Amino acid sequence: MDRAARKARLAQAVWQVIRERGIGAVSVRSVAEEAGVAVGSLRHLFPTRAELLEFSAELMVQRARERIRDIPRTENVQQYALEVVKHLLPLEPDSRAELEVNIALIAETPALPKLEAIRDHAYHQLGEACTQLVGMLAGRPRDRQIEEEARRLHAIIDGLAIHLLMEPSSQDTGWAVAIVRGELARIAGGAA
Amino acid sequence: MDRAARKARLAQAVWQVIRERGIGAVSVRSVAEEAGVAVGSLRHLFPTRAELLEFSAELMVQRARERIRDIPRTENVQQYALEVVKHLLPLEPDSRAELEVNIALIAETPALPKLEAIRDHAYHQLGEACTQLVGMLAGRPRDRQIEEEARRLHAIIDGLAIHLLMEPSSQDTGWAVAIVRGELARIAGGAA
DNA sequence: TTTTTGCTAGCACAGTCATGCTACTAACGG
DNA sequence: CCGTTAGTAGCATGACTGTGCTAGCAAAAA
Repeated sequence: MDRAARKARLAQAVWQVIRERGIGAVSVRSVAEEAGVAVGSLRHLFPTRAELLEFSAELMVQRARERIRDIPRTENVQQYALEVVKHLLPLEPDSRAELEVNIALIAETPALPKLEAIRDHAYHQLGEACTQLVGMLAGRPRDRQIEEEARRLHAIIDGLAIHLLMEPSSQDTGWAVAIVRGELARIAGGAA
Repeated sequence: MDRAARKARLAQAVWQVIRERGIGAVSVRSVAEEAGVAVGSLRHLFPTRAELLEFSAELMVQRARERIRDIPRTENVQQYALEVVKHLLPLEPDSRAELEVNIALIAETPALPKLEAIRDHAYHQLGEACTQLVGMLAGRPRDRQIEEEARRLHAIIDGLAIHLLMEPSSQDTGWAVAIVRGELARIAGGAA
């Protein structure tokens, strides 16, 4: 049963519409057309518009989570951490699109309360990941200072992500990576 | 002529609708009702929906700019800088609403291209403000390192802003201010 | 074979949308 | 006094919306 695949295909059509015409243009009709199916077919998988958007949001989070999880661990902790953070920033067209969609969905939260839970979950997972990263870098178990450093790293990541999104995608992105690299080095050696 | 005041009143109705029901619920009808005027009256001030949203966005940016500009300069540079940053974070209901509206407007950019210019302008102004702040803190003219520090500060501010928005507004916000304070102190004394 | 099931397709309805348009009121300049 | 102007109000139109509903179609199950 490739039901899941068909649902994923429709979710991708949702993302496409959001990126091209904004969240306001997402309707069962526009998404069905983008995916090349009839409205009836779409509504067989997603009876309501809300379910369509919720699934799309969840799938996006899941994809990102898997992408991060599949990064191979290298012996050099700093390099591994840098690789993880690079996958959290919108450096590639894919991850860029992901963030655009993410922001659009956050903006629609007042109209779709279930999105709030999805976003909160993703947010806390990312926070947890930052804490573990900082713990690995500092080479000691979690304590109060590590948690503050993690919050700070988390903020830098999200801030840089937004700034990268503002710049045209063609622009140089080295400055952002440089900041991250410096931050990671500071965390790794900074406690001393 | 209180034409400007009436336009501002309508812009506030736009923000209200965005916060309560999401950007998707913003229509000439919903805004007019929220403001307690007839659709025809609204359309006398703003002939099209796009003009209404563009004005609302610009007014919001302008309000924020004025709020920052009116912060009194204290002799202690670090304290002044902290005060500025605190006004850039969604710590009060007003600034919180501002950020919510901001995100919603960014999300609608694909549908309203003019919003992109407004947002870019605000973004660069904030970047410039960060550079000046860092320059003041470091006590030396602008150079490459100062610009990198400024970018980092800018990222931390925007990242923290988002994180504060995620937490319920009632939550403790001291941790965010603590991070900012540490960052400012590091910049001021850190070059050594 | 007949029946059930998963899916596709689309019609119909009631509602909302932006916007063009006219009509009405009131203030102000001549 | 009249004409002009700004503002208020609302009607009409054509398009788009989500969703309930029926109907067809093909494969699997009975």
